[in-house]
Amino acid sequence: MSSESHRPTQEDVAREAGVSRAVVSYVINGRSGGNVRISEKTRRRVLEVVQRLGYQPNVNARSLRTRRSQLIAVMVPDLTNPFYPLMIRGAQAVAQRAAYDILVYDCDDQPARERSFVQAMLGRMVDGVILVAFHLKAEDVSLLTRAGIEVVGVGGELRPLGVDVVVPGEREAVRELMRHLIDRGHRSIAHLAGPPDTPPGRVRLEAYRQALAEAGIPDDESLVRYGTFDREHVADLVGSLFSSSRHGAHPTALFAANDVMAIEAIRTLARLGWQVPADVAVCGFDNIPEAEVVMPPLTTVDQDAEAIGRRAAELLLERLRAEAPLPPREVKIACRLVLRESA
Amino acid sequence: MSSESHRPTQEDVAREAGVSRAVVSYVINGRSGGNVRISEKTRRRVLEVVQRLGYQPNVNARSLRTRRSQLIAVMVPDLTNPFYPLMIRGAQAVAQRAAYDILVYDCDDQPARERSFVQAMLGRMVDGVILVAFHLKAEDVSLLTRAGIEVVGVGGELRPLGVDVVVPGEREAVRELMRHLIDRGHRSIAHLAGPPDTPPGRVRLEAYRQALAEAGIPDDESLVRYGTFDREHVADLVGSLFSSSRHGAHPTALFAANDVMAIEAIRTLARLGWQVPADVAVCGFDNIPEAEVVMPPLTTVDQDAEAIGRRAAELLLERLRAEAPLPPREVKIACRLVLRESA
DNA sequence: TTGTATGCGTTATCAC
DNA sequence: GTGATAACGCATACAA
Repeated sequence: MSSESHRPTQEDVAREAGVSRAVVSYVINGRSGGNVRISEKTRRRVLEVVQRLGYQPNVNARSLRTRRSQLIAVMVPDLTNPFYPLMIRGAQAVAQRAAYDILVYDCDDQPARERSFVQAMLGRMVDGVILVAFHLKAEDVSLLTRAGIEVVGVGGELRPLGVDVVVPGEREAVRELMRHLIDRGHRSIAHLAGPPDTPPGRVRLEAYRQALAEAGIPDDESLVRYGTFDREHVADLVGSLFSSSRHGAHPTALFAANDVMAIEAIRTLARLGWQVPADVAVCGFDNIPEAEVVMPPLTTVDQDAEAIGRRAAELLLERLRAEAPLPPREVKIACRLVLRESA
Repeated sequence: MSSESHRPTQEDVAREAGVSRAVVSYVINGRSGGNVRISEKTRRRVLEVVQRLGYQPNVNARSLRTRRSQLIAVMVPDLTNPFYPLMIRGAQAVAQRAAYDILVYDCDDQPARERSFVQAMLGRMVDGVILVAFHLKAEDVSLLTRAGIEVVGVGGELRPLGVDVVVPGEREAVRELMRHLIDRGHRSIAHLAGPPDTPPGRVRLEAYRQALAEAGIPDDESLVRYGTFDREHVADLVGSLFSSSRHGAHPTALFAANDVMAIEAIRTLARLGWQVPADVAVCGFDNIPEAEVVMPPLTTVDQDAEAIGRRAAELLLERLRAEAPLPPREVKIACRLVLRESA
């Protein structure tokens, strides 16, 4: 029992084992290569002392020396969005195996934080970063890459910046969803779109239009309403699509750009006296927990956040292990259609 | 523009400013105390060079020297439980202001991970830890404290271990909830309990009993059913309480130990032909997102996870700043009754 | 008021 | 094979 909280160092181990500090370092790091060979007997003795003393390397000293912090930062727009905890879990599962710890930066939907967190990452000297950022400029990201920090982006926004990206197959998923509706006979399908100045809003709208075109259904701009990804305005928008005066010719299906809007739409429709899915089929996007509980349960799309996190971490680790610089890569993670009762 | 990614050091700043390295260090750290005073003129010049060169301290070197990593670890049982992201957000808000970064460890409900993460924290030499752990033994925690790592626990489990704890006012909240039911005339209130070997399960059951006693309602053990905090068995348990054969004298209210069980109970009751809240009032605990969406919306209890995270981080920072050891403290965070339509 | 010197614990380069 | 020894970048007691 050592006096005080004196954590044993390589020095202590070396003394106890009767070898030099360098030998301990070699044994610890399994430095079998090079012109240095440690005898099996010595190796064992050192390891035994390491055990006995409970020696643990000092990460700070190691980092100072190797310029590797064994730290990965994950920056997300909104930690309370259930997508991100899952993504983080996926990333952590991969990182943990390679002895990396995960630093979480939650922007809480405040754009200014993205930049200030970039500064924090720089200061913390993380080895790599998984970024989900909507407001970062190319120069912010290049701050990271120039500092030798590897960057992987999640979502298409960062693609133009020349970093690895992991993107969910949103287009394909919307296509599949629309096909499902069309197969069930729907021809008049409305869309509750997200803000067209956000990438997801734009992508989902485009994919919606494309799916209609593929099915030979003429584009009808009057079936599209623009919302804000939250509950606000949904009641009005749905009202304008399904006002009772239009009971004659109304859309028979509604595709909302996310589940929050879809759920609010279902409630609004119920208030207006429409049956879902009998009168109107409704589907969303994201597969949030509420989607399973709403009545009727919501047909939607699951992005497999965990897989996205895993792949992002894998790309990052590959880069961290790579000798030479790698070209920017793009990985697409397929979404999964979740068929429930609402459509 | 420096060649390569050579990050400027204090040495560079000193050379550029025509002073010694020590002066730079003093200026950076605002060492106004002690017997060292830096002239305002020098100070300004150094700061100017710092700006110009974009100097940022090397955290690893600093940590090696100061034995402070400026890192706080947060360990949670299950990151996909919406309670924890909120708690982390609260902790981060506080930590960020004091220049601490947050390391997240998600146990994914695997008890074994708790101990392995303790090892990770030890190795990472974090300054402090916020623990939400159900399976940690006293010796695991003392591993941390003996290493000089400050520990704050969330939930009552860690109280016996002599560390600071932040606990939600569950008892008071259950009492309030029960009072609400009793005030509305309910006398036969059933309880869907959690596993009695878990602290929350036990606490909520005890508080339920106590509330009945306070109201002078005789204890009726036949009104209590033990579940598992998830959907499993809920249908059977509710069935046994509200089988149609008992339509005569049935409980008029049901308090479930958490929202997941409460929501499943509502659905089961609907299937059995009971109206909520007309025939049976139902309430839960936790205020998960689904609680707002289920029909009827669920009356429940919100634990204010963000406040819990904030307070935990505050306690931690106080300890980290303290000169002398502090006695173990306990902070209770009041829960908030969320009255909706189900009760 | 400023500069010098030392050590924090590792890794890695050399001679031996 | 092994053992000194020099960085890594910073903070600080102490000398000037």
